[in-house]
Amino acid sequence: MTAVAAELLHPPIVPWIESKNQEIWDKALHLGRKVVWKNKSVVQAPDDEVNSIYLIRQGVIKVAAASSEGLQRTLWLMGPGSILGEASLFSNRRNSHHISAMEECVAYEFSKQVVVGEILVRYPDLAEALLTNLANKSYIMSTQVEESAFLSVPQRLGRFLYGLCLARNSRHLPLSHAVIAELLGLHRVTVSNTVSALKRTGLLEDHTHEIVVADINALAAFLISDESPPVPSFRTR
DNA sequence: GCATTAATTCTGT
DNA sequence: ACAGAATTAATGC
Repeated sequence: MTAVAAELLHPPIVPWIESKNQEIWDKALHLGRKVVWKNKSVVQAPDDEVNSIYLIRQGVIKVAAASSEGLQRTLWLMGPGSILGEASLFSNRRNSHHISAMEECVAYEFSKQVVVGEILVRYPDLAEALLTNLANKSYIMSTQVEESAFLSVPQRLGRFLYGLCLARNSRHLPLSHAVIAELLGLHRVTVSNTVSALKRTGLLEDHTHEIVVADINALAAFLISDESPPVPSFRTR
């Protein structure tokens, strides 16, 4: 049966960082300061100084590389339980990304002083959470390079959707094609076409404005089948 | 608070 | 690039 497929396929790494057990931070929240970001507001701009990290508790933010011409390539999305700014803080660099809120967000800001003097010293589990977060970012970037180099578009999209389903424990993914395209470095139309193709094969259900995976195990089976794309009627450049 | 209308965003070709 | 659908924001009552 298809249940076997899920066992053969390692959970894909997806450019979306989220942590299920953000309660571990509860004991340290008093060391931080609560901040709220409005939908679409800019959290950090390139060249901003970073003197603190942020624990995201609600909402989703987008971290993107931006060219001087205004082009954007999303690097990853961050949801509740993820940590922003630790990379630049520990590398003593200015922020280099364009970071913005995709919805109303609540976060807690911890100063560098608090991180180094309190969190790292007193809370080993939080220190580990920081490392996990950093490691995730590292794997996300290498995985994206690998997949864009070696996999077909349907495979890349499929892995993304599959990984997201596993990470979020849901077959329903409220993402627009445009957001997915920016995340995977694809053209928006390519995503639309591929989504349609996957719908035709029955792997995705036919809803608009949200992507619904019909059968997660069937998707896993498709991903390991390593066959040519289900609908080779279009090509990506 | 509720119903319309105007704007903006999303999809599918 | 465009058209139609779907969302969301704005306005008037």
